[in-house]
Amino acid sequence: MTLARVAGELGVSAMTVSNAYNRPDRLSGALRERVFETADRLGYNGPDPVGRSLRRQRTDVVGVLYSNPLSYAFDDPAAVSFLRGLSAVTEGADLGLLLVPAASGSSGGRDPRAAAQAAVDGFVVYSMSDEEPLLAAALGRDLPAVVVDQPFREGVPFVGIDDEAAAREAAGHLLELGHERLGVVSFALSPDGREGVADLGRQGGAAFHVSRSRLRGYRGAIEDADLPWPEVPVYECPGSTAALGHRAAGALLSLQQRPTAILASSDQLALGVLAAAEELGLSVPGDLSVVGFDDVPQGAVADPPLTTVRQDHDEKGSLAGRMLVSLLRGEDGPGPRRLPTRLVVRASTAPPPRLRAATGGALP
Amino acid sequence: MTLARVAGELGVSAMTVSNAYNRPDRLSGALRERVFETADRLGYNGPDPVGRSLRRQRTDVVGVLYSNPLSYAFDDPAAVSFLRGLSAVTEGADLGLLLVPAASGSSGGRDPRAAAQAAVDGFVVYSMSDEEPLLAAALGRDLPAVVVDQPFREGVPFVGIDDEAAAREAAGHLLELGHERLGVVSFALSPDGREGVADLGRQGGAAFHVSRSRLRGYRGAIEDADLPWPEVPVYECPGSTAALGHRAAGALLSLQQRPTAILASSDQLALGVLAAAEELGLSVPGDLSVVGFDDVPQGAVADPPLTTVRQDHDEKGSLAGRMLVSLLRGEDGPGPRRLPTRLVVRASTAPPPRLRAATGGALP
DNA sequence: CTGAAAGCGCTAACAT
DNA sequence: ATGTTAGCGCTTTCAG
Repeated sequence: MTLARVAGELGVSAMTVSNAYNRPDRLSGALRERVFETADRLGYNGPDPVGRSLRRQRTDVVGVLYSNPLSYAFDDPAAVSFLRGLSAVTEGADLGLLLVPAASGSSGGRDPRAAAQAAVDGFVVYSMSDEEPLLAAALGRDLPAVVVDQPFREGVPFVGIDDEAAAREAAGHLLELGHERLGVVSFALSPDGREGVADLGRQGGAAFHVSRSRLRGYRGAIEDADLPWPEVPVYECPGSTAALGHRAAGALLSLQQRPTAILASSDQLALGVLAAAEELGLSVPGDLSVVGFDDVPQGAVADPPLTTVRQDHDEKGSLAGRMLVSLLRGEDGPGPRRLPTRLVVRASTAPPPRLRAATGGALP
Repeated sequence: MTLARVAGELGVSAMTVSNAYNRPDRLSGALRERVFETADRLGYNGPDPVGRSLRRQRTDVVGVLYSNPLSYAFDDPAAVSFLRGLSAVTEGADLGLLLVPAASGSSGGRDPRAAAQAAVDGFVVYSMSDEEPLLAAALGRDLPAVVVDQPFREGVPFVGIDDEAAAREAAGHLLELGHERLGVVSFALSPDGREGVADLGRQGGAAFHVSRSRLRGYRGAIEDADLPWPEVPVYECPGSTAALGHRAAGALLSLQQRPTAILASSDQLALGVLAAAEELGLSVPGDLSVVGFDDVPQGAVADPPLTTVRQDHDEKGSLAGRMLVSLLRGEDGPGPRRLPTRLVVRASTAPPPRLRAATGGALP
């Protein structure tokens, strides 16, 4: 059933039917009623969205691009929180939110054709690596786009945090407590899915801006304390889940020189570290200190509650949404911005065992 | 930049360019290369998705309809889990997932026009009330649709659980422990946003199938135990959050006849009940037993761990996805189905105070 | 292997 | 207040 057939049935022009739906003011109320009545009778549901989009050159849909399979996003509390903030804004603006399917290819990256095939007015690019072909494909479409947690790209608005400074603060906290043997559990450095200890070369060549910056922050703080960065083991996880953090901690804690503290790139990973420590009979923070990143709710109620770097994912999503909406409307909106972070010290960090003994009980 | 202009530039027909993208086999490799090269040079990104959808009468997108503002879905662990299962299947089938924006109207329901305006090949209707105009609008479009957690509608495939039997089991557990004064914290009975104790009339007229069935299950078990259902206070919350559960418990626990056990329609609500009990200085399960519904991860690590009804939300989403995909492809797929549930007894339930005293210490 | 014709359903711009 | 014309960008069908 089409607009034209409803018009035919009624003996009016197609425009009149179209106007009944889109411009009530250009139509007598009576005729409008008759149009709807006829439409109802014929089972016409209003203008076809695709025809309308083609004609208006507008879909009223925002596309979300994610670096991993979509279902992973729903496993990550940080991503969920981001989507909540984003969806609140897009729904408020009456825009649909399209989760773009980009089945991962063999290279580990996601299928760049996905960007070309999405019927959207703009993109929110979330947590993607710098060289991902999908990112290039999306930006190449010359639609409004907002990039989240990425480095600045000429002309592309972005939202993020100062990852390097935040990481530096996290590491600084451990250093101040007196730790000298640190370990890092990082999420992916590149989309190739590799897991294991990453050498200096791989660290420097990291394609994920976020991972690279955090590593740089950890490194900066450690070198400022005159400790040798090359001796800090960096275990790379191809994702951000407790299971991967668990495995990483297993590897790090069985090293000859076992770290007394672990810096994790996310709370999910840190939660896995906590679980691994418990299994190994190590007490946290007695034998091992752990710092997370993100401040997701689960971290606050973990055992022990996690020291972490707080960032507001909800606000990140909301801000990205507001930026994109104003871009779509051609209005001025919020500009590129780095959101604040804050170190939240809870119970998963303490001085290293040696010092604690010295302070706690070993007086002359 | 359009397909036709690329064709013009190359001196071939539009069809040839179209085929380069869609039917590589109908084209010499050399020509195909030249087409892509020219496209690249002109900044053409491949066939426009909207034009293509209009012509093919297919969008390769599945729409998700939700009873509440979309952002609420991301607050509800059960919904998130459902979306994870669903998105894994749709992405596997190379379909986009469109979160349809249906800004809520004044009646509390959601805007039915949203369904008409979504450019999709089919719908997944999640957790919607029976009489929601949006539901009717969606089904009226005569697209393939799968309804989740809803009652059977002639010809519309559905996925759900046996809410009544599951609720009956939950209530039965409390009754077996010896509880005689129960209270219920239910989520919405109708989309009108009302909060407070619901009388029998409102209970019977509940527009949300899930709420109605669970109430019926609770009631059945209670009446089977020869206890008077009308004396069981049912507090209705217009959503499923810990904050609402907290408020509900506040009301229920300040009643003259304070319940010794509370049945909550979701773990989120139950978690709020736990918090309220703690604030009131009531020990759970010492002074108060609490049973949730859903078995979300937070329930298992709550203090005390929550007794609840387990259901597999992930599988629910996955099954709904598989049903819709096979419908879209015109293949046979899984049929309508009720997924299994199971009562998981943890530490939030115990015999009521009176009996515990009698059993515990007061022997002759 | 390549192309011509036709039309998917709609609405902007311009009449009347 | 209503109608006419044109064309958004693409691909199906059929012919070479």
